[in-house]
Amino acid sequence: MLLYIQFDSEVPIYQQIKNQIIRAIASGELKLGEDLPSVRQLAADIGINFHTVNKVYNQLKQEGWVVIHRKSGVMINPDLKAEKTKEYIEYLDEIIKNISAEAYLRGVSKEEFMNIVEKNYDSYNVIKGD
Amino acid sequence: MLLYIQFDSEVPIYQQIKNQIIRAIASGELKLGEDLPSVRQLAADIGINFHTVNKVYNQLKQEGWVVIHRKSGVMINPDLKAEKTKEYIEYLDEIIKNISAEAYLRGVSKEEFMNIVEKNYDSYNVIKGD
Amino acid sequence: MLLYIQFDSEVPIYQQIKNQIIRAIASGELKLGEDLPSVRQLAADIGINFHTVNKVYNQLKQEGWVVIHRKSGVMINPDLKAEKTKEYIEYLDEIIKNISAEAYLRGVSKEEFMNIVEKNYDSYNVIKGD
Amino acid sequence: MLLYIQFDSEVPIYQQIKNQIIRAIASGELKLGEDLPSVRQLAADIGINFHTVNKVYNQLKQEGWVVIHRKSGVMINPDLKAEKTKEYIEYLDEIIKNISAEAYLRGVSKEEFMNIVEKNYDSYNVIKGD
DNA sequence: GTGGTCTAGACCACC
DNA sequence: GTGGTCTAGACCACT
Repeated sequence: MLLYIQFDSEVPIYQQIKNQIIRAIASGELKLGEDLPSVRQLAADIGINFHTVNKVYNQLKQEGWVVIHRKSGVMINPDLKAEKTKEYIEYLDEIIKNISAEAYLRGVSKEEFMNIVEKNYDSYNVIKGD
Repeated sequence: MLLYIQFDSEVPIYQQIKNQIIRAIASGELKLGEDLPSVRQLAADIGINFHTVNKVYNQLKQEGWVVIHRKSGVMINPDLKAEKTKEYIEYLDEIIKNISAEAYLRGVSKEEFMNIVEKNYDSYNVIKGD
Repeated sequence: MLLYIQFDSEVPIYQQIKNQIIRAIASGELKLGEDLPSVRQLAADIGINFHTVNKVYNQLKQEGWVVIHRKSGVMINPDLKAEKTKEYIEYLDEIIKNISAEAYLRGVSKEEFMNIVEKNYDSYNVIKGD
Repeated sequence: MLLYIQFDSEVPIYQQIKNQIIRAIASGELKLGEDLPSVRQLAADIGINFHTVNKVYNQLKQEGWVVIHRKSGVMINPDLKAEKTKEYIEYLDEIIKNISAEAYLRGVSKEEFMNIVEKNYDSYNVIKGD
C-alpha cells in the first residue's frame, strides 16, 4: 500500500494517513485481517517520526478499524463492522451542511455536486471478490 | 442571526462561526449586502473575546464573503461571486472521498448517503421569494 | 471637479480625497489660486461627514498645497512650490522599492513597468496653457 | 536576513516586515524554499510580540509568498509564482498615479523620477549566479 | 461608535 | 521544538 503525504498541507500528517488507510479499507485495497507495516517500517517509508505513526495506529485501534497484537503487529480488524451510530449520522449531516453550502455558493450545480458524491461512493461500493 | 457554538468541540470557535455564516448566506438567511454585528457586539453575544470574531471577519473578507467598511462595519459582500476554481473542485473531491469512505464502511447505504447530501444541498438551492 | 470615492476601499476616505486633489493639481484640472468647494459643500456632494473634509483641508494646508482664508474659504496655494526635500526623496525611494519588488515578482517586465510609470508621469508633465 | 523596523513609523510594524521580506525575495537575498525564522525567534530578534510576526507569516501565506509546515516552520514558497492579475495591474496603475503626481509637483524631473524607478527595479532584475 | 494594531500570557496540537 | 487558538486589555485611526 502506498501513501501519498502532502507535507505542506493544512491537514495534519497523522490525519492524512488515517484518511488513506480508511479509504484503502473501503476500496478493498486493504483486506480485512491484512497486516499493516510496523510502526517503524511505515515511519521510515514515509520519512516521518515514528511517534506520528504510533498515534495513527492507536487512534485507528480506538475507533475499531484495526487490532493490535503485541507480537504480530497491527492488522485490519478482521471483524470490522464500524457502527452507524446516531452521533456519527449527526456528524455526517453537519459536515455535509458545511460542504454543500460552500459548493452551492461557488456555483457547483446540484447535478455536478451529486455526481461527485456518487462517483466517490461508488468507487467503494463494488462487489469485491476476495 | 443566531449562532450556536460548541465550546467543547475540536473545531475551533472561529471556524464554527465561519461555517455558520457561510451556511446562512447559502440559505438566504443572510442577504447580500446585509450588515453583520460589530466584532465587539457579536463577541459579547456569544460570550467570547472580540479578537476571535475579528479573526473570523478578516478571513471572510480575504475569501471574499464580506466587505469591511471603515466606519459602518462588516456586511455580506453585495457583489458576492465565489468562484468554482479548479483548486476548489479538487479540494471538494478529496474531502468527499474521505467522507464517503467512512460512511460506506459504517454501513450508510448509497441511498441513505445520497439522501443526506441531496437534502442539505436542496436546503440552499431553493427559489426564495422575498 | 469630480471626486470618485470608493467607500469599501482599504484606503481611508480622507486619503482618497487628498490623492485626487493632488492629482488634479498636477494634471492642471485645478489651477493655482482656484477655489475649492466649502467643507460642507464638498461633504454634501460626496455624502460624507464634514469632519472628514475638514481633516483633508487641514492636512493639505499643513503640507502647503492649499491656503485657507477665514472668509474666502479654501483655494489652491497660488504660490505653490512643494519642496523636493531630502526626506521626500527618501520616502519616494522607499516606496518605489516596495512597489517594484512586488511588480518584479509578479512578472511585470521592466519595459511594462517603466511604461506604466512614464505614462502616468507624462499625464501631468504637459505644457499647460492657462 | 536583517530587518530594519521603524517603531515610530505610520506604517504598521507587520507591514514593514512584510515589505522587507517581499523585497528580500525579489533581490534574491531570500531564496525560494529557504527557511524563515520561527515566529518566536523573529519576534525576539526584533523585540516585538510574537503575535505580530504570526500575523505577518499568515498574511504572507494567504498571499502565496510562503508555506507553513506544521513542524518545520515557515519557508519561502518553493513554487512561488505570484500572478500578474488584472486587479494587480489596476492597483499598480492607481498607486503610480498618486506617487507620480506628487513627485511631479515637488519638482522631481521626469529623468530623475524614471532613474529612481529604474534603479530600484534593476536591483531585483539581475542575473544572479549562486 | 467602528475596526486595526500591538502587547502579554495561557494552553493546545503536531512532530 | 514548531505554529494555532483564545483571552485580556491597551491605544489608535477613521467617520
